[in-house]
Formats: sequence, structure tokens, C-alpha cells
Amino acid sequence: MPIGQRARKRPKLSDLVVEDVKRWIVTERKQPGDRLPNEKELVELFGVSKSTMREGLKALEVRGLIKTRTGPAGGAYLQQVSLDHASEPLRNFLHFHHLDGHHIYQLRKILEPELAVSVVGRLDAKQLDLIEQTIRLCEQEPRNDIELRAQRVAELEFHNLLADKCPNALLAFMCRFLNDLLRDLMVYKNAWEHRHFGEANLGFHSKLLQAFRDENADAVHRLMTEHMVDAETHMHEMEVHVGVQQLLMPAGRRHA
Amino acid sequence: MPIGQRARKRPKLSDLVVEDVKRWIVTERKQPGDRLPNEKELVELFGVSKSTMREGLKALEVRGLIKTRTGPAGGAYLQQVSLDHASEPLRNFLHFHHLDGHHIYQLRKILEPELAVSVVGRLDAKQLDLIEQTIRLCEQEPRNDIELRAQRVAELEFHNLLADKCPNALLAFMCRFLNDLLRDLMVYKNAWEHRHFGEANLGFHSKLLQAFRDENADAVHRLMTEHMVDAETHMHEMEVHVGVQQLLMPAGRRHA
DNA sequence: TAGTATTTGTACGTATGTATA
DNA sequence: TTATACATACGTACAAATACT
Repeated sequence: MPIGQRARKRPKLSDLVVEDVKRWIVTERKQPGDRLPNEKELVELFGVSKSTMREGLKALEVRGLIKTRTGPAGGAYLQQVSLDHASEPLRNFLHFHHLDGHHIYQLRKILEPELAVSVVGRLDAKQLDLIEQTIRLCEQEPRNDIELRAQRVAELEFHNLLADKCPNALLAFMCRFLNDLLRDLMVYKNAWEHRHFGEANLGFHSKLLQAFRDENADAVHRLMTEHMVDAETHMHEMEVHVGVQQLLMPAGRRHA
Repeated sequence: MPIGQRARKRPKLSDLVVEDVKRWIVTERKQPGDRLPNEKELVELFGVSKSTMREGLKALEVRGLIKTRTGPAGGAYLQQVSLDHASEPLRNFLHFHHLDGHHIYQLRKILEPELAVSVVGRLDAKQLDLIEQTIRLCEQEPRNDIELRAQRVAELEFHNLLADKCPNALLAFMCRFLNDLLRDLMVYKNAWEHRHFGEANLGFHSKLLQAFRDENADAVHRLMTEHMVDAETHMHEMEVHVGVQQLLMPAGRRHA
């Protein structure tokens, strides 16, 4: 070991083979949907054992870059990295940091108006209809907890539909991520009990829909900002005693 | 296969064991720094084979939740999920979407002022000194490309130092992520050739430092906004022909 | 419907490398 | 230096899933 020099320890073969596979994908011009060679061929191609190769494939799978299937025509298929594969690690990261409703709305108050304005004029009739449906769902008085919960989910779906049409992929990701945090927080807190919360949202969503139809960017920005400021007050009202980070780590069956 | 029901295919043992380990960590109240049982014990504890166990551990390692060491007192140690472990998957995600300088600055223009205001009054003398050093580094006329590059890195370090003190972990993450994208973009484009870019930055950074010393939140917000608007124009000037997404995927030795 | 071929998934045994005392 | 405790790497055998005939 050379003195005064970082003892650069040998990286694991299973990690090296991951880089090899990535390079192979690039040089072979492979696209999402394309199939990688089968395990036997990969083992020969990269000169490692089966177990090492499988650890490498598992690493690629965890990153969301491949998906494997058994049987004939099975094997490892290239995938587009999904939203979930990008969100989960960020959740894990935040699990080790303090994060509360104030932090979420500090971001939502500036990001949602920016996103909303960016989709003005980009919503076709079909999109506007879908958005209207999320509003209609919240108009009737909920008869039980199931319906109440469905209304809360629909309210967040309103915002996700806007994100679908946002041309800025990173802005869309962030807004969706915040929506997911809020949804899980509400599920955890049984926050859908709070009825007047929904009534306030309903009014803003209706006015926003009209502003989108009118393609009135100024109105959209103003309404969405008011909507977020209002939502934050409701967030505070419901006295969040449990921190957001509590629900991040276990990564259990929240999406059931 | 039941009719009218999703053919829920059996999940892999290596994925199930990951959930088992996560649960074990929670129930055993394990913290970052704590050691997991060794492979042999884990195999017995979870009733799977060695290869399955290793695939599961690899999955945890990729997620940044554990780190393994060889030798006596070696094994799997719990880790806090690092910034890099949260960033990499997001980069992979964005690789499959269009993202350009305009998108980055659309976010930076609203996030950096928000972050800057949030650290007003939270910077101690040591922090202010560090910030001042990044400015000093940019005051001398660079004598070669190395120094020129160092100045560009220092300019981004100015912003990262602010993020260090931001109480909102998610806002800090986002700003740092954008800084990293810009750094890699500049490295890729040899953009540190553009000298007047640096001169403009220097002025804003100096005025911002003074505003932080004065704890003048309004001035900080105004200056940072102007700074971002100005930086975006420089970004456009340098005619980014290559998209940001080109440099995301290979994930090579960028951090060398 | 059943059978067969293909391919991943799981298990196990052994050998090698590495860090600590 | 040697012993020890651990991860890392390899190879084989078999089980399970799935597409095609």
C-alpha cells in the first residue's frame, strides 16, 4: 500500500459488470424494449460467473433499467426508468431528514403555479374533460369514508393531470413527487375526514378549469397560488403531529 | 388462473427477502452504522440460499441502504441514503425525457431565490467566510483553463454552500441537483471558456454576500432572481447544441 | 389439453481474496 | 507471520415459469 495515498480498494466484479453492460447497451445502440442476451451468453460475453452476472443484473433491475421474464423469449429487457424508480430513492433519502407540511407547501406554493402556467394552451378537449371529471367527483356530498377518500384522491389527480402535460419533465416530476407525499400523508392521517378542506379545493379547481379553457395564464397563476396558500392553511389546521418522514422508510404496501 | 383477476405473478424470493430485511431493521431498531448479521446468519434467519441472500443484499446496496466490508468485523453496515444515491436514479429517469437549459433555469429562477431567502440569518461567520472564499477565487484573472474551470466550479460551490444551510431538505436537494446538472453540462460543453459569464456572476455573488451579512431578505431575493435571469441569458448565448440528456445515462467517471 | 423447449430463479458446495488481531 | 472471520467469486444441479406446438 503506497504511503500517503488513498488505498483504492478493488471494486466488486458485480459492479464492474454493470458498467460493462451499460457500455454494451450504448455501443450496441440498444433501446427500451430490446432484449439483452440470455444469462449464459452474458456470462460468456463478460467473462464472469453466473452468480456475479445475476448480481449485476439485479443491480440494473433495482435501478429500473431492465426487467426480466422467465420462459422462452424471456430474459432481460431494457426499460425506460419509471417515475417510481426515480421517486423511491428520493423518499429513502428524505427519510433521514426532517420534512414537514410547511416544507412541502413552501415548494408547492411556487412550483404548482409555475407548472399550471406552463400547461396553459396545451390542454386539448380530452384533457379538459378528464380534469372536469375529477371536479365532478367532488361535487356530490360523500356518503361514506370510501367516497370521501376517493374525492381526496381525485383532487390530487387534478394536479397530476396538469403535470402530465407539462413540457418540463423535471418540474413535472417534482410536482408529482409532492403530490405523492401528500397523498400518503393524508392516507396515513385519515385526513380525508376534513370536509371543508374539500369544499375549498372544489371552488379553486372549478375556477382553474375555466381559466384553462380561457387560456388565461395570469388567472391560472393567481388562482393556483391562492389555492396553494389556502391548502397550506388547511394543512396546518389538521395538526400534523406525525412527521412526513415516518411514512417514507418501510416502503410497504402503501400503493395497494 | 382466476378469471377476471390480475394474474398476480409470484414475486422473486430475492425481492421478498429485501422486504424481510427492511422489516427486520425496523423491528430490531437498527440505526445507520449498525451491523447486520453475517451472510451465514442471514441465510439461516430468512431461510433462503446464499445466492438469493446475496442478490437481496446487492439490491439494498444499490439503494444505498447498506455498505459491505470484507474481513473480520466485516459484513453489511446500515447507511444513511446519500445525496448521490437519490440523484442517480433521477438522472436516469430524465435521460428518457427532453430537458434543456431553459427547463433548468425555469426551475432555478424560482427555487434559488426561495432557497436563498430561507438561509438568511442562518449563516454563521464560518459559513460566510467559506462563501467569501468562493468569490475570492473568481476575482483574479484566470491564467489558464485549469483556473478558469476552477472558477466555474467555485461559482456553483457558492450555491451549494447556501443549500447546506437550507432547512428544507427537499428544496436543498433540488437546487443541488440542478447545480450538478449545470456543472456536468459545462464540463461537457467546455463552457468555462466564456469569460464574461464569470464576471457577471462575480458581481451578483459579491452583492449577495453583503445582503446575507446584512440579513436583508428582500435584497437577497431580488439579487438572486436577477442573478438567475442574467445567468439564463448567458446560458442561451453559449448556444447549447447538445441536450442535457446526452450526458445523463453513461454515468461514467464524471465525478473523478 | 398436454407436452416440450427455452430461459430465468433458487440452492448448494467450494475456493479465493481481504482485513483484523 | 499466522490464524481467523468474513465477503467475494465460481460452477453445477435442479425447480419454476412461459411460449409454442
